[in-house]
Amino acid sequence: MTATLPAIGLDLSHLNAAQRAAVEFGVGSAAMDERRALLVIAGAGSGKTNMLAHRVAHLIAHGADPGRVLLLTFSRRAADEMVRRAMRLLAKSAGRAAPPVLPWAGTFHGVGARLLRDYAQRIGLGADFTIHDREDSADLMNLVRHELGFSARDKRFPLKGTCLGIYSAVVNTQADLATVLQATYPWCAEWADDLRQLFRHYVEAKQAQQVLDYDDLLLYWAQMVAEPVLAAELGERFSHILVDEYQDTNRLQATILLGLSPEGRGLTVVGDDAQAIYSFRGATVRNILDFPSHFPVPPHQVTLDRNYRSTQAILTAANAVIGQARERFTKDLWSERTSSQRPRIVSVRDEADQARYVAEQILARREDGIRLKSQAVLFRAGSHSARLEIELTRRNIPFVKFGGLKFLEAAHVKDVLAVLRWAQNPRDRVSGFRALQLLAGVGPKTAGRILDNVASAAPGAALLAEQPVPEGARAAWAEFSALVEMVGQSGANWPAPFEKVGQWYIVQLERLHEDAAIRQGDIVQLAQIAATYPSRERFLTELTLDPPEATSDQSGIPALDEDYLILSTIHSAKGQEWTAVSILNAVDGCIPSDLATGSAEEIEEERRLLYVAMTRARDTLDIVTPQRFYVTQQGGLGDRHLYGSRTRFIGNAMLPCFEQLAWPVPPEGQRGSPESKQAAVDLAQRMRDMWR
DNA sequence: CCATATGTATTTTTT
DNA sequence: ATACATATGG
Repeated sequence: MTATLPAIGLDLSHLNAAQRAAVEFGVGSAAMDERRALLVIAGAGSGKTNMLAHRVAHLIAHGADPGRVLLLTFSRRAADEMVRRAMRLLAKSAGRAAPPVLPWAGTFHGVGARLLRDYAQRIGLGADFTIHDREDSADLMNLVRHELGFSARDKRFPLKGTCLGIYSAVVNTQADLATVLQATYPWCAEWADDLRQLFRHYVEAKQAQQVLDYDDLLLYWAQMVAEPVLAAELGERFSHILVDEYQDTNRLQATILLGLSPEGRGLTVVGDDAQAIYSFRGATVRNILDFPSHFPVPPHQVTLDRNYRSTQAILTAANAVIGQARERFTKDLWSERTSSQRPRIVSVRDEADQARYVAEQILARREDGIRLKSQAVLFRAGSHSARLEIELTRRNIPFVKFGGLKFLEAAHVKDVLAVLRWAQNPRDRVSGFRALQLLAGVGPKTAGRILDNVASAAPGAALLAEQPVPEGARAAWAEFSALVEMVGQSGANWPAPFEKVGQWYIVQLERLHEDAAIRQGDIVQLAQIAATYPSRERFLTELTLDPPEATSDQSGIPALDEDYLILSTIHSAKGQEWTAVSILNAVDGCIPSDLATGSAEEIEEERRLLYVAMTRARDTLDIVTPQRFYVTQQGGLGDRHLYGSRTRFIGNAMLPCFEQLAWPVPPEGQRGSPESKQAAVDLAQRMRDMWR
């Protein structure tokens, strides 16, 4: 018996049965369904985003309060896209002229930051806390590491980044330090006691300075839902919780969800275990696999395995790759989109040829009417595209690069942000330490002394101007302290304070860096970004949680109406699709990365990474395998070439799924042998032997 | 105490 | 190529 939908209902007729089941589950149905969770296993390209957007819109159309819908996605961009689609659906359906927005849509970290600001007073946090990005956190860890004297051990103590990595892994996986050390950092196991001490002091330092790191945003949130009173309050706040990309959440995030909705009421999670690629960040595919076992009443489960994105030829190849996975729970994808064109494996001589081949193909496809924006080049690590970027620039092909982002990591950008952060939160030692040393004549010692004085002074006491600085720095200090006071006080007239800091910094730039002119361009760009935020606090918070995700050859991202090619790490390509996709360096050592071949689990994740890359393609997929590639400065004297072979994830048995070719096509005289591919392999072998 | 030079180890993916 | 630690000169 089918219930008639009310007049406000959405048009769901173009969804398939499984999508529709997921959209409608628990809405106006049996009472039990309203109480249990929904788990959607959604294969790549199965219309997952569309389904989620429909579900959000459907819930609202049936009376859910948009202010009580919590939508958790993997990136800010994904959240915006989802909200945009849901709102458009609502607007199209009858009855609502101006659909409301969804205030609680964003990443776990972003939502956590907002909740913590709301509850700051009640959980012993200052409302003005600053948020440290990974590098700031590592710097603070380093400060503590030095204070404790660990840097001067006779045997080398782990570096700051490693220490933070261990700390973060413990927090996010909710495992013992010993377990984490054994599993992920075996070479640091001997330092277990020192590390524990270091982490204790690190936590104390953060609290004294009113600073939170990324992990704290989740950790404090998780602690809040562990308190019955707060948990009830928070749980009440949201009637529906929808989580995207659940396969890439970690245990801490699962804990938060269970705390918010212990029985699974109103909870929807969507994911695909075949696309789990973030275990290095503490994510565990067990979250999605074990999801059903967490609830008294098992969740309803829906599987979406019809792919609307790719041709069957591409899916067949991708299924073959993921079919070799050791452990796997979703079914093969299928599509009705047929094509005679198989994905290609292209053998090229080296990275230079790889760049030339890809550039040539891109231009050829554009001649066929495929816009640059519908084409993407994907790679394992940010640096793998360097050669291609040069080639693209040479040929005047505009591009935007996602992932491996550099903008916020540039020293000069960090300098400016440090000044702003320190002005907002004078107790923030990492920012202050950096900002103070920008002054000529101020080094670590002077900076440290000033920070000590500030920390021990009563809050609000304006005493910066009187701080002791060396004689030579007097005049500069007067100017700088006035600037900081001004920025610290003026909350209202943003972005004027930024302008002041920028002007001040550009003067320092001349002294600090040779290439001041280039760096100045970035500061101007940062000013433009700053102007788009309503306040200093929002600017600083949101910039660390949601940094600009793309860089391009020109400074600034091309205007939206321009056509440009997409370059992206595979990780950053998650959830996206293009008509034509090229995958670079599909050779052992790059995919899988040499650095990730330690354990079987790591290898499996690299396999899924290739699967994710392949399933981004709609019509055309080129997998490029350079026979040799260049490694800079490895192991001593100069650079050298390494000889790669096709990635282990595409075994000989799978080759029928692909069309193989070599590029450039050998001259006429040397062609014609049916064994030409074989010849290329033999040649590579000979080259290898040269170095034996 | 600050700035600069030298030597050594490291090199993925990201909220 | 870059970051980090240590050594030396001003």
